[in-house]
Amino acid sequence: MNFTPPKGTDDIFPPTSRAWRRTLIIWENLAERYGYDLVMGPIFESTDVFARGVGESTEVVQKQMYTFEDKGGRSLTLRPEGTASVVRAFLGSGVQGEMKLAYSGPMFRYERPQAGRRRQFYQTGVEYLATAAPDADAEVIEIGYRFLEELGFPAVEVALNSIGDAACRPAYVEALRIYLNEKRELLCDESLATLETNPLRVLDCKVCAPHLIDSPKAVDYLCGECASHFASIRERLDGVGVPYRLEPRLVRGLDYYTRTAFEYIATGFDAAQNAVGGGGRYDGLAETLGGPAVPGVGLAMGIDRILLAAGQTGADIAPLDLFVVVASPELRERAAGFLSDLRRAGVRADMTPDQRSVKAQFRAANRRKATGAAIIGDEWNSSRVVVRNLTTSIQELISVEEVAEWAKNNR
RNA sequence: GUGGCCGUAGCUCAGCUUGGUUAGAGCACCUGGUUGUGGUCCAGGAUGUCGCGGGUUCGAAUCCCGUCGGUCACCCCA
Repeated sequence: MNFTPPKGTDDIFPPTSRAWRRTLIIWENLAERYGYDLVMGPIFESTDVFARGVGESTEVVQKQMYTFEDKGGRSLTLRPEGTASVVRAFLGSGVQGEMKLAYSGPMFRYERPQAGRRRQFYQTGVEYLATAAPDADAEVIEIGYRFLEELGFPAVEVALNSIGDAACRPAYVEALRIYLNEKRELLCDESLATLETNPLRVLDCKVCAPHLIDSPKAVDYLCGECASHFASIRERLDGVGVPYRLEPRLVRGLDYYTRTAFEYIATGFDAAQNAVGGGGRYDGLAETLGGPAVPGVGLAMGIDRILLAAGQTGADIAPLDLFVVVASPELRERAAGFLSDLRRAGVRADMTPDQRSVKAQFRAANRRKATGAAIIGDEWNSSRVVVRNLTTSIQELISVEEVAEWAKNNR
């Protein structure tokens, strides 16, 4: 084999793909129950959508975009995140009033791969658009938490912060700049550089963090409106029973965030990339994209990281309830009809594509991780079938009509 | 973009330090033991450009240089 997947991309193959399928089904179901309609858009956009939406100064735009020119000379970019495109689509739709949208799909960033960081990675997310109400923030934070909960995710922390808005953030940034300047000799070279361009992000630096524990907190500089918005979110989260931890140093790397910022941290996961989801409010994004002032709040969950952190291989998820074993060639046609009946009755069933020895068919059943087998043999003439529980090896003779029910109970 | 580690059978790896007969193991796969019973057990079977290129040497999986790929971390984020 000469071809391997491009650097930083993965073939998601059985049995691992079983956990993916299960995870995405849980996601779709959850989003629907919370009232989020599906939105699907292009996987590439005009480069400007991201350059302006995400922010020219961000790492993502400066170094990580897959940008190319098409045959018409247009500059296009594989989407590095979902929010900017969804907001672009919303603005283009002409919809008035609030809207709740859910999306799901691959994103692309050109980076050096490592555990939990790929060049193509998969995000599911929601955007609650055209509302500035704090309940929307709380609901979005809740849905991410419930998602992890329904997946049986082992240990997760919700980190929450408010970074203010255009009215109050400048005063905070100024206070932070003064503080950081006083600590200049403690900062690493890179932080000294980012101090000039974006002081907020110095707080992200792992090297400098120990020296910055007494840094000014954004929450102490919030204006009245931002402060009450933040308080309402916390109240609502308490009300619905979503635990969170206030994290004054939480700053996100995309420029469009205002007020609310949050992340889901997988605790006890020993890889460096343990943020399995994140999001925030972006009240200025729509205007940045040339539209009217449309507030919004959203989140993105990193499916690759969630499955990595959960340690799921999918090996324990049985893909088949019943394997149909055909004892002799004459019965094959009857068996095929029987198989079709079972499948239409909701049983996950299969058989080998051609006639083989019974032994080989059982081996196939075992390889396919079927939990049960049904033997189509002489008993068929009296409308009976031998069913075998492949876990316990107990088998019994039951009537044809009972097989579908038996198979479902045998899962 | 910077740095550490690793490339040997389909998979996981041993062998490399101290170069030398046919390069090994486990798992997986195939056949049989069981002419209607898998998974377990027993017997047998197939499997390799030792990542690639060059160098040193009588001789290289083993030493040296280069290169490509993977992986982890920094950075940033999902």
